[in-house]
Amino acid sequence: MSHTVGVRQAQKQKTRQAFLDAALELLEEQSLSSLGLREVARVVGVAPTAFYRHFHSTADLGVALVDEALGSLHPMVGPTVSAAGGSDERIARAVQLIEHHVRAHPAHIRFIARERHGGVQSVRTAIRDQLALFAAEVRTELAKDPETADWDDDDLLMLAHLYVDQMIATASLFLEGLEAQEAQEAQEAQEAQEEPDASEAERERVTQVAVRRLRLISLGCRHWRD
Amino acid sequence: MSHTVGVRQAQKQKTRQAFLDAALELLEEQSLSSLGLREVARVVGVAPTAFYRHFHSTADLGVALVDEALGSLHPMVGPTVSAAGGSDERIARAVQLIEHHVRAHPAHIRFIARERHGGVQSVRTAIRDQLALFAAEVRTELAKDPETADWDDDDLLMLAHLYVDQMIATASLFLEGLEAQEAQEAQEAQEAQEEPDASEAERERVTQVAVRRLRLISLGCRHWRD
DNA sequence: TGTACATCAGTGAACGCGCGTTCACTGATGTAC
DNA sequence: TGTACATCAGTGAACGCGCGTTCACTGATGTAC
Repeated sequence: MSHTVGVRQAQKQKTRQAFLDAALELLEEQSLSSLGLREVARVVGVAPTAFYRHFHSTADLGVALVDEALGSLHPMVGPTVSAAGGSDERIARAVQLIEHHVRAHPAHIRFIARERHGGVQSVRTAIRDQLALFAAEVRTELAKDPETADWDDDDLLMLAHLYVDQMIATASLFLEGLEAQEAQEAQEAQEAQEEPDASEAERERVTQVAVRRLRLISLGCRHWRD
Repeated sequence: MSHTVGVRQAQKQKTRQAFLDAALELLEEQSLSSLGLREVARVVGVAPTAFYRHFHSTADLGVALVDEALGSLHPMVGPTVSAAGGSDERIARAVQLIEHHVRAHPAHIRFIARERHGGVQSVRTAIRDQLALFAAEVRTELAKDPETADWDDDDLLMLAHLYVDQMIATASLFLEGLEAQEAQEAQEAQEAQEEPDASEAERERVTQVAVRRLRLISLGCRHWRD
């Protein structure tokens, strides 16, 4: 048999993943356009030249990160848009799913939000194309929804893009809350636990804002054809 | 008299402005976190060390750019939100004002969109604070509007932030169109004028999308209190 | 108005440092027979 | 199974370069009398 081919390839994949992870870590406090291959290799713990065995450049690595970050989001589209139940429950569920995803993959969300308008052309293009794919999927879901089933294709796509934008904006708000929470916890040493639920309150505030934004949009949909 | 004090100060202001302009130019194809003070000084045409007479660091320069870019936008808030006429005319007028501003200050718009979620903490904070000020102004305008006059303060602020986000998203779309147009014009040498109105059609498409988004939100507002 | 001194925006040399990229290499893994 | 050769992920030295920052400086502008 020939499936023993794997040992070398598996190790290579592992190193490649280590580069992606290290880059994502470093990108928490800088942009892709200032990320150096030497610093990434340093975090991974390999020689700088090993980088070239996996990527042409940091821009190339950035495109790979786009696939990783947005690929994991595709399974979420269906459940989020077409969740069962009345509108308010659907909205609450969608916001909850977004919050959960941000907690699970904060660095991915930060990367997409940052590089969507960032300084590296090829990465901006990759993100734009992936988000257009998302919007197309959302449109397909909306076409099944009784509320919007009879809309123009143009109008459906407009609404789908609006939802995608809202998803990113909401995720970004949750991320800010998460960062504020971490910053607060970093000061736990000198201070007694001053306000243990401050970040919980912030989390709730973001949830409420996101829910009301979606409710407003949903209301607009209901009267679009009036 | 003592208003002759100006010659030295005026020259200093001029150089400072040259630094801001040069930075904005360089930031068209990179992020602030990779901007070097030496390259900015090179574009200005002064010694690298002159930089320190005006800014502590490139992050400091970035905060100054935030003030310049968003300061020029404040006068637009009133006319945009409270334009006279029915809802559809108001929306058309607002989108037109945004497009005009993007054409007049493309680099400012790009800078704000890019650094809003960019890699430099102090600049992100400066932008967030300025946008919160905008939202507060928009809320004040909305409170005067018969459509939304009886809303909760929380709901008004939520709507105001939604409008500010839409303003930036729309400006960003117009900017992409502008860049595509420039990229096309850069190829004019070898090609005959293939499609002279392609970018005009794109401009129209962006306008239509922005108008419909705002119309949907406006519809939602009208039925918010149902 | 003229002179003598103070201020300070911009200079230019010098520094140590980390960068991206090249190249010939090593040695474990894979393949052919 | 054993041997001889090929592949190729990761190495480490070397390179030239631009970076941020320091420092003592210059000379036009500002001020005091």
